[in-house]
Amino acid sequence: MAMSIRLINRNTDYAVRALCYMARKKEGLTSVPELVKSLRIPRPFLRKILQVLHNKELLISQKGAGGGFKLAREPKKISLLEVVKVFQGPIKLSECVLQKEACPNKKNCFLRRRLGTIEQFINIQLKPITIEGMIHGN
Amino acid sequence: MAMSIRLINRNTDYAVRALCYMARKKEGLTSVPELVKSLRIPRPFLRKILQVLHNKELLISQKGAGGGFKLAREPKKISLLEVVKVFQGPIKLSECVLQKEACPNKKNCFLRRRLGTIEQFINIQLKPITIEGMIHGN
DNA sequence: GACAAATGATACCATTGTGGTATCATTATG
DNA sequence: CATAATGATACCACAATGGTATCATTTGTC
Repeated sequence: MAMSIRLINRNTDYAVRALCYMARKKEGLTSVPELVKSLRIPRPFLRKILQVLHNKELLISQKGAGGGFKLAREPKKISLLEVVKVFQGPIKLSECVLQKEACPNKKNCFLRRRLGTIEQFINIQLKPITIEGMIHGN
Repeated sequence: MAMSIRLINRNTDYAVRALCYMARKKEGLTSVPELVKSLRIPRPFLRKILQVLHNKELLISQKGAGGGFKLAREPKKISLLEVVKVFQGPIKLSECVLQKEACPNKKNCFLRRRLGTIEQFINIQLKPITIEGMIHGN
């Protein structure tokens, strides 16, 4: 019945893998067919993901024969948090469930403060995780 | 486009409010009509929520005219975490996105460890929050 | 220049989770 | 027995997620 809460979805996961692949490669372009073969991600889905990464300026693309993608920045300058944000929006736990509607306790909501603390912690934990870090496992 | 991550959904939110209402009342049964008037939650939806709380043994119910619900335990022994679990399942961030499918890094996945830490933190933060605490704002 | 190989853009689709409604059965009180 | 309540359950609408398909555009190579 009830799903468990997830911080990383498929989009993000696939995106990170693709980014890691390119980071490991270090030089040159990586095409979709190459990624599909290595990462076993459904081709059209991967394409869409890479396009998003391109639009968000995490990847540089080259069209045409022999084209492909490469990282727009050094791997150590691409954070997991950034990728999460691209595909899942910012991590905002403390937003009241009732967004527009009036919350009884308004500002000094106890729970809200706790959620704020958690939110902060998550950001602190995720911030230092970069693509560089991930391919070296630290 | 991308939604932001939420730790508390409407079910949980409504449930907590209903529980708080009953906790404040201290004695006697609370009927759905009464709750509807006070909490402005859609009636049939609230009923469903209360039934779930009853099935999960957080509420005691009495059928028939003059019936209603009351807390099955003292407010200080009902934790927010428990309510969250009822409606949203356990907080398991570290479950790999690819559940059955093979994860490249398997056990010693760096990200997984971080998520585990976050998961632990969330649980620690939420655990001491009880209905009792919420109605007194601490 | 033609063709092939690649990305760009976009529209679509299926499944699932969330939020919500409706209905009928059952039980208890007066 | 009527009424007021919960129990159970089935249903529905919308949105997010995961995934597919198609056509346009660009670029390298022969």
